[in-house]
Amino acid sequence: MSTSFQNIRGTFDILPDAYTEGETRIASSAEWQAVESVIDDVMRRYNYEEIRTPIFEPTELVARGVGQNTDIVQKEMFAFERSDTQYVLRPEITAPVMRAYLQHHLDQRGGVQKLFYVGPCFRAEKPQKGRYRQFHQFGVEVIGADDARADAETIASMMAIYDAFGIDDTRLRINTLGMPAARSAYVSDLVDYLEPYADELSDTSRRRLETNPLRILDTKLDHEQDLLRDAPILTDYVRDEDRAHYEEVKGLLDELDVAYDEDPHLVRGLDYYTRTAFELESPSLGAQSALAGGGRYDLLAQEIGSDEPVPAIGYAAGMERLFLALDTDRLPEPDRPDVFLAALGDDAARWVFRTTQTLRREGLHVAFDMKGRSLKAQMREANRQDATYTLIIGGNELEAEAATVKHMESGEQTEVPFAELTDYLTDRATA
RNA sequence: GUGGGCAUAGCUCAGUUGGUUAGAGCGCUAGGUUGUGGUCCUAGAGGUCGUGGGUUCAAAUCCCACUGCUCACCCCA
Repeated sequence: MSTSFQNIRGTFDILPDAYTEGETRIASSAEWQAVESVIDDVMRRYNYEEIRTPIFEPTELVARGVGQNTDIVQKEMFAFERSDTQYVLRPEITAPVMRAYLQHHLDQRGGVQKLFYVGPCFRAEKPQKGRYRQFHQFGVEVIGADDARADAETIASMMAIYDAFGIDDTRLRINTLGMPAARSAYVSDLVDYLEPYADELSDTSRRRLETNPLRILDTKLDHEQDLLRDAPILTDYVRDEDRAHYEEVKGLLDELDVAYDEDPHLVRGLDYYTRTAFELESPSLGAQSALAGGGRYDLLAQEIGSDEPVPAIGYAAGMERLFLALDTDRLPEPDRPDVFLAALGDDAARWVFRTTQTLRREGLHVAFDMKGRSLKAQMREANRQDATYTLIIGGNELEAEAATVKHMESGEQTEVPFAELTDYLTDRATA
């Protein structure tokens, strides 16, 4: 069996069993479910409610939300046109959530809206380890609060997810980016500072001097880090009130026992971020070391058409990167059949087929063979599926109206009258 | 977009200086048990050796091109 088709570059299939793709293990569908259910549980404890938005949006929303001059908008959008309207597969979920918040007047529900999401995003980057063209993000958006407690709780909830998976070799970095005015004043001073050293900068850093000076702060080259030691510091340009807010956030994180490193060089890639910014990284991920990142985006609502400011903070995290950092042995075992029904002969096969339905209506996980195979093959199948019990039904059992019930692990067999079968199995299966 | 690496069975991989019918382990199917799985034994199915071209009496093996995958740069989750 084969086909000339294959999944599109940078995407992957999630199969019943895990498999490897390059250096990456693609988790099984059961593992994805298990991970999502842990995420759900943490979100519930932190009192977030789920929101689901479409996977495509008007290009304009993304361009305005994420920022016209970001890499995402300039070269990574999966865009298409239909009936003179421009669409994109969403590259992130914050702008869509804010769009939904404004569109449906969620502020009218009262209080602060604490939302979370899990779903696919699309970016036309060249794939590599931990980076896909269709990838999955989960995240939260807290909309309608500028209180520092919103910042601290958001960060704490993010850490709680990784705690729940026992991922502790991480580093949380935080910073404040201030408002755009502070940032642009800072950027121009930073460029002024660095330009005399242009000759000492790497090619990419010299290019960034034009395109994205803030990113130079992120450099991994030691001699560039040395250069930056005496560079102006963003925090010095930030308004007093923003700095005070930042101080408050740090104090609250301390109160919640959330450990962090202050990093005045931390910047974020999307335009909508203001004030608090943070990023969680893990050394176990390879080149794509960011597990999650987020921050405040108090200007986004107005950017996409709100007539009044809406303070908000959130983060986005990569599911694929979570899996890279994860020890899958810690995930719960997948569900297996309570009972496998094996049949000998046509009459028995008919009885088995009918009985699957009765047992399933009682809530049992029931498997059987539909290829008319030998009893031996059916037993093998029951074993492979790791069924707890196997029923053996042949002429003898039909005549006696009692099933042979085999407990697979112990190998013990007993006769159970058809009339008592449901009780017998439900008692033991749910135990 | 720019570089490096890789491409042989469903999976993981052998395959000698180019040489006859391309192999192993695992997995799959079946038999060893006229009605019994896991261990064991036996057998079987499954490959146009990524594609196209070239060199040669002869190519999985050498050369070229292409495609795909992968890792890294860039960027980000």
